[in-house]
Amino acid sequence: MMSNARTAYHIHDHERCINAALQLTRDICQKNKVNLTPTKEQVLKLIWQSHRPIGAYQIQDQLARISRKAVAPPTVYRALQFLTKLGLIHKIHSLNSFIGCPFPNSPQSNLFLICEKCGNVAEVSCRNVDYLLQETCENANFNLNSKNIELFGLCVLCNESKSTQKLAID
Amino acid sequence: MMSNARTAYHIHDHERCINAALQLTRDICQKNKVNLTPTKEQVLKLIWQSHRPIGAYQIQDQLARISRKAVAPPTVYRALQFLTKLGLIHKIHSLNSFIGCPFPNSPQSNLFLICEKCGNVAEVSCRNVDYLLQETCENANFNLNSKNIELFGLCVLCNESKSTQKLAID
DNA sequence: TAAAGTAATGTTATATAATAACGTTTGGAT
DNA sequence: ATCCAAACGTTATTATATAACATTACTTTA
Repeated sequence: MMSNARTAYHIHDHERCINAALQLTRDICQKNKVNLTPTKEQVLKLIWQSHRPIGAYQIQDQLARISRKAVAPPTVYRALQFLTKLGLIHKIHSLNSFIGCPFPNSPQSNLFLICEKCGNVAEVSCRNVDYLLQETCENANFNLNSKNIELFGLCVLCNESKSTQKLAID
Repeated sequence: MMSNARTAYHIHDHERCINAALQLTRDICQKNKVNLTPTKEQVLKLIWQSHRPIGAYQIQDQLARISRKAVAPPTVYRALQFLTKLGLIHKIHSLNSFIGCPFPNSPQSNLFLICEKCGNVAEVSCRNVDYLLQETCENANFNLNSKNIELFGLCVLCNESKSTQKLAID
């Protein structure tokens, strides 16, 4: 089972997350012989600025501020499509927003654990879940191709702060 | 395990689906002491006209045609919200559309099996999946509240027709 | 029955999310 | 130097969803 729940929901050196994502991204782009342009890399960085998913129009705003010029939606959506195709980011459909993938090379598909309080999202990749869903689909004679699994609840910190009245980190 | 995959993906007496849904809906509304108004019931019927999810603006169009007067989005969204709260319909987030729930009384949450070819969606409710996801979340110290599980693939019929070159039913 | 209250619906406007279509730039290949 | 193709820019439009407030219709109570 792969999971980034340990880091995503705790105080951590987030620079390492960003750097790891960038490195993986460069590798994957090279391997796929596609061109990671500055805009696309910047969009990836913006998405990776936290473990909370970010909307396309938030990205647009921030991209415009950083580049000091107007940015239109297609610019953003092109980058999003590019990154999505490579498995580097995921769209959280129920939130209309995007999150960086911590292990884009994983063969399994992923569960998203969405904290309803702090908004942080962890990704979990679990063979057993895959097997069981595969089996469940087979029982229904359904030929499974892909999954989008969004789970809502409270992360460790928010769950604790709920009971002890501590403040949630932001 | 509850599932409506048998009916949803096969030729069947769909009137029975509709009537069952209507009956359940009336019961549930009565039990919850809420008022199923004609508009809301009509929206439910429109959603249940097939096993394919339908978008809010499609509902708007059809509602306008049936009632022979203009219908604005809020009318539709109010009905959708009403029905959703009671668990009578679900939103398929990745498709921005809505589908009737075949077993709104089920305590489990549901998997949606979305056929990428014919567009029909079956709902499956499975204790084992629930347990495993619960367990997986516990491992990540995540306090699970609710789920949105959307699975994409090919239903029996479309899978067969793919290989035998038959036409998919519409 | 009139007045008041409340649930439902209507209306207008706007917010938010996503894409289509086409033009322009840019950086190699020939 | 010319051509080509990828990336990006630009404009417009489509699709999805909600906010805010007005109106209607039904109910219940004085």
